[in-house]
Amino acid sequence: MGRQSCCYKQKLRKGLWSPEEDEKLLRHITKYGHGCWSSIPKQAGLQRCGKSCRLRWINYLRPDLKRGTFSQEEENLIIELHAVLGNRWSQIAARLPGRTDNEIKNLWNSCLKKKLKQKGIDPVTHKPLSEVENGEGNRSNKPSLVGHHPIHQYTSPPPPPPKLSSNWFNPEFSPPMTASYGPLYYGTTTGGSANNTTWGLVQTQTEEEEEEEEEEEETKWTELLNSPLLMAAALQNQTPQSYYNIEIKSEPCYLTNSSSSSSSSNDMWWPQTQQQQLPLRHEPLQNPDICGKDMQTLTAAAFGHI
DNA sequence: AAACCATGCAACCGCCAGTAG
DNA sequence: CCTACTGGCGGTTGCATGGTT
Repeated sequence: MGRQSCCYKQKLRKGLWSPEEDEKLLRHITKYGHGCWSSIPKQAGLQRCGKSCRLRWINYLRPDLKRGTFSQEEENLIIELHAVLGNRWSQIAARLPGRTDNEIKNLWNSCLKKKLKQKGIDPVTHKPLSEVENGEGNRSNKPSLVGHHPIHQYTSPPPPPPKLSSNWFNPEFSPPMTASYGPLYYGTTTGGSANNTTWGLVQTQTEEEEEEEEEEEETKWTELLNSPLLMAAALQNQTPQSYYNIEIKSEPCYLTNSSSSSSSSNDMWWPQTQQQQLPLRHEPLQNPDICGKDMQTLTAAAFGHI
């Protein structure tokens, strides 16, 4: 017998949230912060479980959510990050200000996976499908270097292969298959640092060298991945844009200084961990859809003038 | 106009790790 | 050390919507 859900025990409401519930939750968190999620429903007068409240807040009510469609730049970044982090949606989301893990996960499952497959790239390994299909046995004892593996296995952020460098999703573009660029194991040239890492093919190394480098690179990667600023800098030099040659839509207000006046009021209630993880915050609700507009009004009322 | 299908998205489920008692 | 509780995460489901037949 499986466990009953937390909602089952207490005959709690499930399913879509009504505007009234949203408002209750929003007002409560605005006023008191979220503190202990499990006690929020009671305090806010909601027939929901704490988990449900938390999810609703994180995925929908948070005033700093970006909403709207993903830009090409964001999509490429997600692909890049997925190649490094695998299905660690929350970690990926932490590097896309204003986007939730759920949103990114949905995008990946419904859209990006398909796009990659159309381009002949395996969405799991980020390698050409032909290589994945044919080459299973070739690297027998080595697990895939991409996705679902500890970060320390990666010596650098994953670039698209050189031959894929233009217009990743350009309908006219079709990637060359394996032969032209060989194995797509992401790596560095020796002596590379986070900032001057050269995307290239992995070099053959001895185990000792690998271990040493792993340690070194792990530190770099940890730093890089934990710092959106560093990541941004690294990406600016090395990233999808430069590789994919993608037209970047300008988003002038996308990143703001956390000390900006508009965000200062939010800092009062924003969970500290989130503040630390996302120093680069965007203005809330840049591109709200219609549904988002309602919430924008609500959140603006709730947060704009505390 | 109705039925069917595909897609996107919101929310739930179940597991896990951390922690307080 | 054990147990219960909580928050967080990734996988999955189910509904709403829009497009097609």
